[in-house]
Amino acid sequence: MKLRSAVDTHDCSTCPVRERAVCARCDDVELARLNKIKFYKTYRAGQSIALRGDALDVVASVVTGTATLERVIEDGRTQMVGLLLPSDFIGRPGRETLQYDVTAVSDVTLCCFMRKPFETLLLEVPHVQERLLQMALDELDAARDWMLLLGRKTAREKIASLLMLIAKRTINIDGEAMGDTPCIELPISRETMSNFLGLTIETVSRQFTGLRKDGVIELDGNRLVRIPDLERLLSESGDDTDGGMLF
Amino acid sequence: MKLRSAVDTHDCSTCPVRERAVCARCDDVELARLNKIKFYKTYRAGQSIALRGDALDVVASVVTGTATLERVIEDGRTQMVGLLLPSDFIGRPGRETLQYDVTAVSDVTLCCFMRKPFETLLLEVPHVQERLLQMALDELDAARDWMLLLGRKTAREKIASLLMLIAKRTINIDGEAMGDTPCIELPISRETMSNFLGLTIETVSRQFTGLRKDGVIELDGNRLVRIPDLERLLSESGDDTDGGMLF
DNA sequence: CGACCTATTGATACGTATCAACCCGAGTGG
DNA sequence: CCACTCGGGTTGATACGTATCAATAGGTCG
Repeated sequence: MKLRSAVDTHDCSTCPVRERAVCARCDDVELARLNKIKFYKTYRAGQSIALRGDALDVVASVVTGTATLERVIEDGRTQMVGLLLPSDFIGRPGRETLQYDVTAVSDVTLCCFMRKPFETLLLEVPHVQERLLQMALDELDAARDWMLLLGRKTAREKIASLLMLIAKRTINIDGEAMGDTPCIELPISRETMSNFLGLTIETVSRQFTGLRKDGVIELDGNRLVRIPDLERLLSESGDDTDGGMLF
Repeated sequence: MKLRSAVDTHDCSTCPVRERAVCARCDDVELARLNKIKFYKTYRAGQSIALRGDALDVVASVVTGTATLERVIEDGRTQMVGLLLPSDFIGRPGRETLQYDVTAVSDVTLCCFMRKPFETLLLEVPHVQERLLQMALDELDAARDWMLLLGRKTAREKIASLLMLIAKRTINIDGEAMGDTPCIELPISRETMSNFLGLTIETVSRQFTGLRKDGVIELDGNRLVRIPDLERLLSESGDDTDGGMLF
């Protein structure tokens, strides 16, 4: 696997998340300051990026790939508390140790900043702080929506919600790909899903077959899902049909 | 009931949350700017402060009292997604409508700011933005810890976790009240607890009796709980015995 | 080919929800 | 003063949903 081809120039002008990461609103001068304290780092799929309790020496933006944030109890119970996609931020200024386990689920490239200099920079470059605040508030909304899912939704609704979540992003990316039946590729395994949704892997599997038998979705292998009727799926998700996006 | 006695002077120097709210790091000049766009508002226990979908014309700090943030599905299922205590912030800059229902559970006093001027001020007064970022990140951590509780903990662990959460705050406030058995007063009803924990009111009740029969807690009326052995309660909560505070 | 990993399916156990009855203290009004 | 109601809380019987344990299927890789 070639990991570095996309981003190994370390050049912000070709960065795929330039418009959405913490640096989104920076001008050239501010970018230059960030450049002085940054470096890239890559991780293989499945590799641990950091563990709960680790010293938080760096903070980082996800440039490519997908990572997860999870809490684990001693007896093995695991709850995913965040899904980190390109442009998402890892770590928090003002904290010494990490609160969660961070794991790469696909190959991941991070744009890392030394924490201490980054904190100083935050105070002097308001554009970064401004963006970080927006991102934190967005994540807070997402976390709260997820609390509703975890606390009050049935297994079937949870699966439908997850599919809608992925569908919204994927289909938006495809732009005007309407007309043909929307098809999404699941970026995560059944086990990851179960940890995300607060279910067991068996229940996830059963709900997939249930939705398939009821004609809500069509399965093509383990990772490809076709959705003949998005409205139908939405109504299965238990969410209000109006606003209320999940992420 | 007298609502206004504590804070009706509108004077920041006597404000009970001056040290912890969004204005915590402001100097006198910055405070004066905030003062121009602020006003107080009070709500009665049980009263709705705002509903999901309402236009977000103001943002606010809780000065006194307790409020809840919750999401409700059409069929009535309710999940509390935040508990708002004095100094906590309501609303978010950059968003037009409210995402959650906000309800006063006790009498509540808010220090309100017009949203638009507040957003402008945010860009020009970095101390406010800095503080708001810290608060948002703290709430994000709290929300994520709560996700673990909702997704993976048993009913008994949920109740124990909630009691520990309240105990940590109350007992800290009492300072060095060690020696006598710690006693906490529940600020919320069984129903509110059930919405907080993703349970039904009956299950909450049963777990209370279960913990009582096992000697983990002692009940004195509906709201007073004595905790003879904090370590014991902690071990029932399913949390790591080390760091990992819930709020 | 066998080894292994992920996913599916089945049988059963267990925990929590649901529905219903009852309790209790606080108001309220006769 | 007592009867009544009302809201919050507890307790009980039962239903239902998801977890658990176990077996099987399909794919990939050595």
